[in-house]
Amino acid sequence: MRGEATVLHADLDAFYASVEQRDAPELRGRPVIVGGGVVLAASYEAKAYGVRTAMGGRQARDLCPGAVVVPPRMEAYSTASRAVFAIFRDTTPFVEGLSIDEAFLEVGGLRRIAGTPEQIAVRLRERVRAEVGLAISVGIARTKFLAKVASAVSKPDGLLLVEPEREAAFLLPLPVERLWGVGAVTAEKLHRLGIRTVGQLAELEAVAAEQLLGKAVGAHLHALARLRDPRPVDTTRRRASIGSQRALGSRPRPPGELELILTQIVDRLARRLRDGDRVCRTVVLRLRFGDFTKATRSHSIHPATDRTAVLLAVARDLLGGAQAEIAERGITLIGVSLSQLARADSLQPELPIDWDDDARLDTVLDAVRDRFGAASVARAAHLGRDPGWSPPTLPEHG
DNA sequence: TCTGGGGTCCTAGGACCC
DNA sequence: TCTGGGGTCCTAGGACCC
Repeated sequence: MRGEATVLHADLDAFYASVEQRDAPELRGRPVIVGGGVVLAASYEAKAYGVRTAMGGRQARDLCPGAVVVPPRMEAYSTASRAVFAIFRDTTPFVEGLSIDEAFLEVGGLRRIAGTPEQIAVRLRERVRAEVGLAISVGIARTKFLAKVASAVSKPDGLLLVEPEREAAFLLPLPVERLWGVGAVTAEKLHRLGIRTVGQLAELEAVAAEQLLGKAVGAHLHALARLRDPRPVDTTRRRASIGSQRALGSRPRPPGELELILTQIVDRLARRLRDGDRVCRTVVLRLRFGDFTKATRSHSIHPATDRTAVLLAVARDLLGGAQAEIAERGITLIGVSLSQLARADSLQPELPIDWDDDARLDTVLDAVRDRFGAASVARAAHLGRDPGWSPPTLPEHG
């Protein structure tokens, strides 16, 4: 017994473009592109002309001159997403969100109350159509991976159940690019060995796949190709990082302007952090230079924080360290990620600091040195005397 | 063809501690 | 005193996904 097909993968079709067509009847049946400089989403009518997500706007308009190009309305997409996720959670308590427009649902054990997985999926699709006005495709299978492939194959507006005994016949003939985790680089490595289908990858020994693709990736993809995917639907997953970035075009930017953009980005992220009752341990500065090569600079802080001023000071430090390289090579993108997130209530008890009291300050700095080393003292002292900067709090010592 | 913005996971070397 | 192994954290880079 290999288990039953009780995992649903539900995935909204051409999500952003479908929301635009829902809200503007004159767009229905017409090719719609969401985004300007780059395609964020394309309706099926536009996809028929070869328009794809992440394609440059110019190329997309050349392929499909009749397309209506609309700017993104993130607020509308978020609202639609929340409504669809509410239906997911009304369907089963076991929901694992993957992104704004897709999720896994475990529906095993609901048979007596709600019917077979297929009946549940049919009702789910009807509800999303009726209550939110969007088409959603659903794949049903024994594992998450197979359910995801099934929903992709079923699109648009489809429903596909892969019975356990049909798994091999369904998966093995598909091109390796269908494997979740195979992108351009991995596909090319496999093609060089003449491996073009999932079945051909499955015929390889596991060690051969690991040698070719690296231990973790090789083992994982090889297992998927052999129909093994032990990952359960995980309802406890929480975001591990949040980030924001801005493309800058190619014209030169004075350092002051970069600092301003950095401040806006960090301010926005810190607010999101606090709204979600989270704190962060690591600040990552992302840069893309004039030649479009990328770099990251990161720094970890202790204790975790949600204070804008602290996060901004760290981000500015990182930017300062990269200033020479930026001046030399030019910069086309700046971004910040906050990672190593934790729940805010995991913060240790706090000790307020009076930065105007030098004796008190020195005591605190001694504590900082004991705990975190001299480099942290330098940073803390510098921050504490920076006008316009509000003090952080430190954990109680001992 | 000149390339957005939001994420996840893995690798690898070095520091540091036990 | 010397040597080694194991574990964890930090930093940087890269592949991949939607």
